[in-house]
Amino acid sequence: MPTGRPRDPQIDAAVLEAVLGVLDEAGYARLTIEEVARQAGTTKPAVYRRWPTRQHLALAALASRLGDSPVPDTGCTLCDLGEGILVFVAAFRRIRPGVLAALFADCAAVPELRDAFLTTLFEPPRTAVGRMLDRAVDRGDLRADVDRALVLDMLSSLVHHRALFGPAPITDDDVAHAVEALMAGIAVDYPRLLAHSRALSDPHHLHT
Amino acid sequence: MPTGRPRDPQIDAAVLEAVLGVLDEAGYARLTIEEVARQAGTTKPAVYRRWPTRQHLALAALASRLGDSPVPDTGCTLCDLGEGILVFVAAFRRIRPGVLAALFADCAAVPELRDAFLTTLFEPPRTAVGRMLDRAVDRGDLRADVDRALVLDMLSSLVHHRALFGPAPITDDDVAHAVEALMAGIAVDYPRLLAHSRALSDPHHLHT
Amino acid sequence: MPTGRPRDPQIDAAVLEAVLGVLDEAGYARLTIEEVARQAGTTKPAVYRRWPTRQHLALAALASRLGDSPVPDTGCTLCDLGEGILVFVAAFRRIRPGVLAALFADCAAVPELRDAFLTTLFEPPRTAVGRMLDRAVDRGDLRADVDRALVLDMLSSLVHHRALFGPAPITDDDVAHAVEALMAGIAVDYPRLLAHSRALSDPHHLHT
Amino acid sequence: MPTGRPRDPQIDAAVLEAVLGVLDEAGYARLTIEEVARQAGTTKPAVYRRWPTRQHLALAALASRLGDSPVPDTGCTLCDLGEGILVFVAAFRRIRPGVLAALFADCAAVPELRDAFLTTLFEPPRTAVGRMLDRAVDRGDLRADVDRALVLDMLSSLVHHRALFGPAPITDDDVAHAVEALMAGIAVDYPRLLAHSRALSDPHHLHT
DNA sequence: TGCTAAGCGAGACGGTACGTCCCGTCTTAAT
DNA sequence: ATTAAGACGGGACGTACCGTCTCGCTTAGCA
Repeated sequence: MPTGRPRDPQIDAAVLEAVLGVLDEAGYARLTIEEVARQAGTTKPAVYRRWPTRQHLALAALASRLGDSPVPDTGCTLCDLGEGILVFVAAFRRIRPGVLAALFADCAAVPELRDAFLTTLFEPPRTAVGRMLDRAVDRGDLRADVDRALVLDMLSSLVHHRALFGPAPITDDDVAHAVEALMAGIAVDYPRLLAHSRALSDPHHLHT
Repeated sequence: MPTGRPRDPQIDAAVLEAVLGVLDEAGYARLTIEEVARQAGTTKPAVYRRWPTRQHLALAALASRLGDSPVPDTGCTLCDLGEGILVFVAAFRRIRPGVLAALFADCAAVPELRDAFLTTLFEPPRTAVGRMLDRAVDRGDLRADVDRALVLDMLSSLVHHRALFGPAPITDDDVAHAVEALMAGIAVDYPRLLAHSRALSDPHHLHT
Repeated sequence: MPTGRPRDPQIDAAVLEAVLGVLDEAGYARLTIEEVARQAGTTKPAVYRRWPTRQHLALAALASRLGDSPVPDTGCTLCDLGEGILVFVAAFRRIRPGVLAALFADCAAVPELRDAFLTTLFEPPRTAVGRMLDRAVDRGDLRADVDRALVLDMLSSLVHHRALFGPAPITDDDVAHAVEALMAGIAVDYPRLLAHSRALSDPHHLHT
Repeated sequence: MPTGRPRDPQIDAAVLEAVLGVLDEAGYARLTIEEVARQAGTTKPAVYRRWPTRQHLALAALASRLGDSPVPDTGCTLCDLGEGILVFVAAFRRIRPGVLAALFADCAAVPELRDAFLTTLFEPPRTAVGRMLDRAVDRGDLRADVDRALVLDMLSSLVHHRALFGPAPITDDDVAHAVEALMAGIAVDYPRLLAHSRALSDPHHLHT
């Protein structure tokens, strides 16, 4: 049972907010405990008591921003995949370019941090899209022998790659094209899927 | 016409070697000019004369490691793509995980560095694979209306993603699967390509 | 009321010791903050926090070596002068030749440092011998009209000169001879002083 | 027989002049080969070809300034000593305070430089005054058993000490007082000397 | 109510690495 | 062979900021 003076919860919130402010305005390289403490109106030891390193701090702050992604389930495999991917594309767009790469690089060497990074920031949308693929297999839209993990990687890596290294984040059209090209290779009956998608969403933007 | 004492080329080599040593053993975060100079048996000013920042230094060192990739051209589209990608997969495998991400994050904000990074480290294999796609279109293996840039992104991002964030670098089998799934969606006559590939390489490892 | 982490007194001592080590073994020209920090097992900022310049550092270290000189007071003017001078001669002998000259040269241009040098290193023995001269006047051993400051300069400059520029530091005999020659010119009754001195100290070494 | 392009003697002169300029205006600590070369309108290698070190350079420059001191010989021991000392006092007054001390400190560790320093800068006036003392002994003005080297040291050290460490260089009156106090202790018949001196120089300034 | 233990703001600490200055040397092309 | 010119290899500089520690005070829960 903890004795002594309890921690001031306002400091927790103020620090996380300050971290997001620094990351958005200056990037991960400028994320110093000293600056965070200053912007949060507190002191370095108060921060260090809560998060042992800059990495933990950044992870906690970014996790608090990227909330749960709603998973669309309309019955249209192509539509769901496209929309589902765009949901987490939108989430990543809210993080300043370079921040994720720098943070990951800083975490890569420490298994605990590496796992925390992946679990916190990369896993949720990946799981969501994975569930869509499962449903597509169940519906008979997708060949059952496809390596779902690989397909997930191909889709998410495209998003991440363009977010991290591209001249610009991926566009909605690019997502649609990519989904279509990939699905054409692994769907049971791609023309039917496409027709279904068009019937549902025309004159929506999500088609070739 | 350059006058004055010429630069000692041994120092150039020793510094680049020291940089690779530090990157391999300790990662980009531990790459300090002071440590590099110490390991190279020289001093900081000698390093600063050659490369103005840590970023330039790391770029030069990594570029010296990733030599030119030979582009296979056997006439078999599937084989060439698979082998060509594996060539630069192998190159990236020689770089400690996290190093590229950290370096890119450090370069992202400065256009000159960002361009240097992409040109030096990402462009060459991308160009090589792009040429393969062009040849495939010329041969009539690939539909002419595909967005080659997007296909390139899908392939290279998969490699990079697994190199950067994956629990392990991508395997040869995964590359083969990915190429096949993707080509199935965008080839003019995929079964013919597959048959050709098998005829050539059976009992090679590069097939489903 | 001082707040913050208190300074580690062991570092103070280690640094001063390291300074004396460098001065003794290599001289003032080799006294660099970096080397001192290295030998003291600490770092440059820790040194700079304590002493702002190399000059302050050297002054502090030398002052810590030259402790207070006890002032003899036996009633014998000749003996006291001779012994009193030898006390600080001995002190200067503990400093490597050239160190004082170089340090002073470095301090000469800055009044604060110049005063600190003189006050710390030259003043104490000078004051002590000055008190002896006062007592000698009080006792009627010395003519009251002599310029005490000039006499002090003649004695101390002899010591310093030989310490700084001589082929060897001044000897005890030289001190005795110099005191006798000078006192012969300014004493009220020199033969009496000499007789008194011999009566006291025979067969001591302090006589012609 | 020297072949090749002959050395430009104007560079020798320009360099020495530049050295004196730097020493007078900035002191020994600021005497760098680079600055000397710049002020002399030449380059560093041209300086290094002529004088191997900064010490040699400073010695040569100062020696070129301190010309031969004329030795007065009027027959009046007190007058000659006083005037003779003032001659080299005047010479030292032309050198910025601290320069000699710093230079000596820099030379002290190398026997060759140390000897060059003493021979070039300190010996000439000392020899001159030494000759005066010899004449005084010959004339019967001075006791033959005095240690001439010690007397020389007492006089010259007084001058040097005040030049180096005093709040002001020694005054003419101080020199007179010091000579008189010292001679009173070692002359054969001091009152006679004093009378002779006054007879010659009254109402000159050189007496008590 | 008084004691104890932990959190708090404040700020100096020990230390790493920085980027720069200027040293004395070396190389080149021309004289 | 010496010259002017200028870049080189290198030692040391003084600084910025890191993450840690110590302080004196404040704030609860336990006795």
